[in-house]
Amino acid sequence: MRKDNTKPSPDPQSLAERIRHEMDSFTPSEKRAAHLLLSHYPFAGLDTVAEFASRAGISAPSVLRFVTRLGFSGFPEFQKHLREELEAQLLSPLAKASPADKSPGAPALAAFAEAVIGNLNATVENIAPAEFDAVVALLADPRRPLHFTGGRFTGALARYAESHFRIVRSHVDYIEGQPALWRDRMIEIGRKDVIVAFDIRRYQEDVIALSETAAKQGATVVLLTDAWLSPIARVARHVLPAHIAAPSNWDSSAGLLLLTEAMVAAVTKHLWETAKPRMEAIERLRNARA
Amino acid sequence: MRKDNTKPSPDPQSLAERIRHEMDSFTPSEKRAAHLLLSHYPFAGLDTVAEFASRAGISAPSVLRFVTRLGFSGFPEFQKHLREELEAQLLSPLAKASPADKSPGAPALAAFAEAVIGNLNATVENIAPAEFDAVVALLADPRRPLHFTGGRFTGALARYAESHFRIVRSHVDYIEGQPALWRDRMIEIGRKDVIVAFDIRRYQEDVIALSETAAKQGATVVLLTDAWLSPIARVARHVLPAHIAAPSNWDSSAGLLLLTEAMVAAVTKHLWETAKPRMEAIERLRNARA
DNA sequence: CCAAAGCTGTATCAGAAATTTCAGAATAAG
DNA sequence: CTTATTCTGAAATTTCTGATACAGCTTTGG
Repeated sequence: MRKDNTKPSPDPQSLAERIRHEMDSFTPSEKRAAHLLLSHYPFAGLDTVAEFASRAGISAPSVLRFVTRLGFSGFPEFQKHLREELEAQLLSPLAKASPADKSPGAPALAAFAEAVIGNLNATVENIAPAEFDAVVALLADPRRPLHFTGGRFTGALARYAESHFRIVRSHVDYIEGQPALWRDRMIEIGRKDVIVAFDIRRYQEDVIALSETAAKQGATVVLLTDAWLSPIARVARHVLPAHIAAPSNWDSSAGLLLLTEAMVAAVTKHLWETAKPRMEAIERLRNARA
Repeated sequence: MRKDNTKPSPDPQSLAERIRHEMDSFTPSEKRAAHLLLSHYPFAGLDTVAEFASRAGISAPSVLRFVTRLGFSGFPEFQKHLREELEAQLLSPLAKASPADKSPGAPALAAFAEAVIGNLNATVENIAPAEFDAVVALLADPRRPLHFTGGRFTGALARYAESHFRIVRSHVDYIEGQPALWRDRMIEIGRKDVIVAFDIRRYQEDVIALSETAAKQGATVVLLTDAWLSPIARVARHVLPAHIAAPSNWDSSAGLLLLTEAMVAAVTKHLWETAKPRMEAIERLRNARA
């Protein structure tokens, strides 16, 4: 009772679902292949044909017939599909759905905190001390103007950094990510300037463009990013990666904030001789205004 | 608390982290390979050598040299490692709750992180679960417009919150702290509106004024503040205090960020039915632009 | 500015992997 | 019980991938 594979099947759904759906129409050995694949989906399919066949307890040709039956032209194409499906699911925040699981309220907060703390530990452990020190020394050099920038979400962190550094030293500003807003300012950027860019995954084109342009002008680029590294890393002189995984559809920026605050603290200490009178003066100005 | 800094850490960590550590010692083409791999980790490594080389803009032999340099006997072994790592990571998303044993060389950063982590724990312990839940329910009510605001430094956090909530639901905005900028908008604020104010010590006059005015108009005020409580607490319906002490001249906002992110996560989950299509639509718009 | 060392790509090869062939085994029908 | 049909796996075949040798190029050090 072989069915002709009339279904062109535009196939927005997962391959796994389709296999489950068509399970009835499979031959015995095809079923063994299907069960193996579904039981370790999709990793079982990423091995070689021989390995897959052996683990399923069938022969290689049966595996080939199986993937052909699913509509693929060959095993490599089948594997490619699995990889792409996996990548899409892993990268898209939408796919991290995780519907109904956790109990509400405080446990959620506590679980979230636990994950964030894990991130902070991992972040600290993976920062090269020399790299951190070098960045601090760079940011503490009063002759080098500092420019902070960031993306959709990380822009807020860049602002946070800027608002602190602004108190401690001079020549500090924030650059909006949109190219129209910074294009003409680039003429001012040169060897002595330092760009501090915040960029995490879903890396943002305009921030990348800004950093690359600045680097081309000779500026020193410092990058705060996630553990997978923004493309900006290619042009960055210093890279500080943070762990950002969280039990949520969103990533956590706590690691980036930690690094930012630690930098602020270290630079403040470093520049204390000049920072102290400066901070006092700012204080006086604020009070005078009120 | 035993620390063992003698070992260069055989291989408990992710390959990605090791690559990042050794990045400096790579040759130019090895760096291109490394960057490609890290930017699409680990999927870029699951293709064939030729594909990988082409995407990295280098030759196949360079890729081979790269994986050899990482300590693998060949490309297949390298791929096998990636698959196993991926599978392990996918099966236990939060398996990385590693206990803290601090890195040897960065005492400043490590000490800072320790203090921040202490703050986070203290923050979580001192939040009344019911209060957190109530805030989440409030922020997840689509009929209630949300307005975020904050002070000199906390303004960045308010922006961070706003940029996330804006994705998840509608009627979300950010209000600048300066009275001149919000005075006339207050006419619009009424019983149904929710003000989420960020304010920590050196409590800022204009944020206080804004919150009091809004409260007088009948708006519901949610306050994120430090453990000593901003004066806004007097008019706030809900107060979420965070610990902010840090070994620095500055306070740490990590606790506030934690609360913010936890709120975003909880509200996203709460509104998932409507948030999902909304996020997908936003995604489409963003892609369309490019 | 020159020489040595190191890096990188082209061309090539060996080997492994996927695929096809075909004969035998299992199954179902008559 | 026989026969037709389908299914399956061993072995042969083909394709393609990963690996290597070598020569040109770039960078580094004197």
